[in-house]
Amino acid sequence: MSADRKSPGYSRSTEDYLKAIYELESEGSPAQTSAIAEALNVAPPSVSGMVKRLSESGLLEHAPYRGVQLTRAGRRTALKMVRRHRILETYLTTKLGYDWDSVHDEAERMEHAVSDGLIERMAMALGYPRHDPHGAPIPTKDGEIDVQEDLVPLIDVPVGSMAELRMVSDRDPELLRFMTSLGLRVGVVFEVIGRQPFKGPTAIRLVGPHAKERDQVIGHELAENLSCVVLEGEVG
Amino acid sequence: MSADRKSPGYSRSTEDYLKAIYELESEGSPAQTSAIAEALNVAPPSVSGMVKRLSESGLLEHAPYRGVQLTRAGRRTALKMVRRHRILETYLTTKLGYDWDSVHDEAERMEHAVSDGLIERMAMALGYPRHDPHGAPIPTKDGEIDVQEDLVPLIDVPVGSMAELRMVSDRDPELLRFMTSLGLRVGVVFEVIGRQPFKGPTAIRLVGPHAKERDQVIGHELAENLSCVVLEGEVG
DNA sequence: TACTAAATTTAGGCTCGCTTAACTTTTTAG
DNA sequence: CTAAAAAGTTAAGCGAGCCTAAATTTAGTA
Repeated sequence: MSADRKSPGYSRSTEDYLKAIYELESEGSPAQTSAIAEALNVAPPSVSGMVKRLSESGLLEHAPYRGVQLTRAGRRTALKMVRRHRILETYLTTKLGYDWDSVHDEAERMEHAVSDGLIERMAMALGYPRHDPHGAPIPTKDGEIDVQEDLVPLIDVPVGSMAELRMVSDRDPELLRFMTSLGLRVGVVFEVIGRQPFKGPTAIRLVGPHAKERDQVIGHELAENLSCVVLEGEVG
Repeated sequence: MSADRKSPGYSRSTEDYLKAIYELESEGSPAQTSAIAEALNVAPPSVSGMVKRLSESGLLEHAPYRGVQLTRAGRRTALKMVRRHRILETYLTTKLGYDWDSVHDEAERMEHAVSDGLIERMAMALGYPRHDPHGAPIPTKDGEIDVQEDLVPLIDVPVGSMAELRMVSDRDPELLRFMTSLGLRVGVVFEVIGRQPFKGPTAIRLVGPHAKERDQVIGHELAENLSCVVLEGEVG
């Protein structure tokens, strides 16, 4: 039955590099050495070395001094890691009572250890979810992922618009806890009622019986991190 | 809350060595280099090298040419790994539909990746089980483990006795699948109705509506691996 | 266009954990 | 009791992945 050899068997580091490069690429532009180094918390020369090995393995293309791009094979593995990460996060919150601010680190370690079969069993137990607890889309088993069109950061949602919070990075637990304390979670609908210039705060009014406070003031940095869809009102 | 740094942070190899040494020690006698090497599938000199590092870290005592013994600290970590392994196996079978023959490898990889907190959540979700799916006792969080007194291999259960199957190693999936096909699982009660000499088979009669066949013939090697309690009859 | 600052790569070196080959100690058999 | 076999250790070395320091390329600006 489950001939489930953890497949090609890339190293933990390889998997981390591919996932990080994928995530940098999806923010547009080829991934730069320094950006990869920062994402993985290693020194830039470590990246140069690893990039050489990865491109020799056919997982990415390296234009020296110019950055790297995943090959088809590299992207496939990267998306597998993204799928694992997001399924794991969803499983931990849904089935084991984790809060959304504490799943990232756990998933980050587990994603390298579990088999494809376990991920599929978890996905099945969850009813094949499309999004993780932070609203990020979960790639399918064959590496297809929803492109999240028309998602804009809250800082770019025009004053006067209605919007829905759709996604937030899973990387900063403090930010996520703070969001919880404001009653901000994925799916929340609100109106943008004001914004101060010079990186000032955005004021929003939550719709429905969501939080203790219907009106909230969102600082610039937080607002940058909240991906929303504009529901109505003049779109910026 | 969960200040859950995966604690002292030993390497995957260190954890494997400690667990393997613990398991060898619990079969009596100090663990020998060659036995460790075989358990971990490495060459003997690799063990000598690692043993030096581990004893320098205070995790074990090394009497050169004589074998090693875990220190208190080494045993604590080993028992933590055993707990992780067995909780994971129990979780995978109980909550995710794994068969008892396919959990070992998965748990073997995951035990190095999960946090203490996740293990405790799983244990809680399972109602703090005392035994894993193969009947092996699960150490508590503080490293206490039931000593399984009066467990004898089926080969030593006298003909004419009633006995209960209590434990089987999780290491051989084929053996476990074969047991399933015979209707043999932990908790099954049977009478030993015959045994041939010269490593011949043991015949047993299952009690209750357990298997298709009430009478089974168990080969020598399988019978060596089945740990039982004798319920009545002359004890060997 | 030339020069400096920033980004990147190369050079050299480290640790961990593994290997094989050679040597030493212990055990066992005659 | 000794010699051969078995078990264990030491020696030498490899690859992965990391580091710092030095050299190189690119980019930006005077």
